[in-house]
Amino acid sequence: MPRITQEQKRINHEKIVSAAGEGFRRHGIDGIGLDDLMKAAGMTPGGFYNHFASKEDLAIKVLRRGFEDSLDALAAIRASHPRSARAAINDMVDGYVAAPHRDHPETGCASAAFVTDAGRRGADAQAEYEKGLEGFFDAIAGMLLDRARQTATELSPADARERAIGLFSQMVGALVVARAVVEAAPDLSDEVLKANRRQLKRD
Amino acid sequence: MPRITQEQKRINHEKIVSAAGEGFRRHGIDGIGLDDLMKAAGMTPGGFYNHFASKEDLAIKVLRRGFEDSLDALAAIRASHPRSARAAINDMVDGYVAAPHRDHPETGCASAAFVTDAGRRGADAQAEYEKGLEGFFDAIAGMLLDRARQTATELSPADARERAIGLFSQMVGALVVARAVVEAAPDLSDEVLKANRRQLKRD
DNA sequence: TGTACATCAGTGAACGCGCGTTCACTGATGTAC
DNA sequence: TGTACATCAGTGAACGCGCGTTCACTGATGTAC
Repeated sequence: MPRITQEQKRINHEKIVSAAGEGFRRHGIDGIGLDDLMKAAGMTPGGFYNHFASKEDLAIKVLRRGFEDSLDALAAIRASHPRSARAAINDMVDGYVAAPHRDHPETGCASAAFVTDAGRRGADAQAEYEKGLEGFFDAIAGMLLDRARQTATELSPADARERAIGLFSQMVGALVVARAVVEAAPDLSDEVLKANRRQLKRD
Repeated sequence: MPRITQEQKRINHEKIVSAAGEGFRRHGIDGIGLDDLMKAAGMTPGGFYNHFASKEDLAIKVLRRGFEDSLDALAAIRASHPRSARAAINDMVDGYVAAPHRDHPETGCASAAFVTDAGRRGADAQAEYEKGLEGFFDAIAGMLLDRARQTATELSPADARERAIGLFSQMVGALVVARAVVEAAPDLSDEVLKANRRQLKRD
């Protein structure tokens, strides 16, 4: 059967990144093996090293891809409310701090899924996480500045950034805490989401 | 050398729980093996099963112990400010959302250290996490109610609980996000802590 | 209080297993002429 | 355009390793008398 078209190789590469994106998010980077990942990508384990130098290399690429996707999604939310940054922010919060997002980590925010992994995983992974985090902070601060402008409220860029950091931290915290108890205590998990949504939209 | 005193067995049991508390927090439950844990506790691996039915059993006991310790610490903070719940809350935030806590996960909050592990680990671990979480929510809601009373502010128990949930979620989020980048971007990590501290004490 | 013996906590080697990684092999692709 | 061959992506078995767990063994403890 081999060898394969260059185009097919690119597609296979994507399949691995995609399967790893889901597997890593759901089970943790150490929680799923390359055999299972390659099987999910429709291939046998041996081919892995034609695409990546190591599992760690793949993990970092998954992190990068995850943040890119999230920032694209955030830009789309912003673009869908060109006149009202307030509506965009509310959409973001309602989509992020929500049961469907909680229940589908495999397609959800990389920042939340890998927040503990990144801390334990050393400087390369953290550097990738940092880039993504700065992207989030910039995008959210931009939305807060837009909202202030649209509502004729005073807000310095420094204050907007500080608020963006707090807002994003709370969104991540709400999501991961809700996930931590969802199987054993779904009602409490829902309550965590609801309480945080209300507070996040109040400010 | 064996056999050992009953008292010595109790002490050894404590040593394992304690070593696992640190090891699991630092490396994740799947990130450190029983051999290393038993070595850290000053014993050889074989003795482990005289104390625990499995690694999972130990993990759940570590979770329970961790939450007990945290709630004791919280009670101590409360008790140290008998006249001012505001001061107690500020102490809590300043101690939790802080560089020393960020830099020493091995002795820090179980809720933050295990938040992602619990979500991936099934109902038993989540049930233990839930109990601890309710303890936090109750304690913090109590502090908010005390503060409201002391400052003659209206606050219903339901609103206090909602605020407690949001406050705790943000504290956890701030800490885990700060940890996620501390090696690669210590300045950004500090900024995350500071921004969240300020917002948490504003409300 | 003293003796005889059953108990059982800790030892350290061994078990099977799944992991990340390597490798000889295959055969269609891509290229040189 | 057609032919000859080097390339290399995927296969699947194998590697060494560390994991969670088991077990025969040891010998001091705890107990029965």
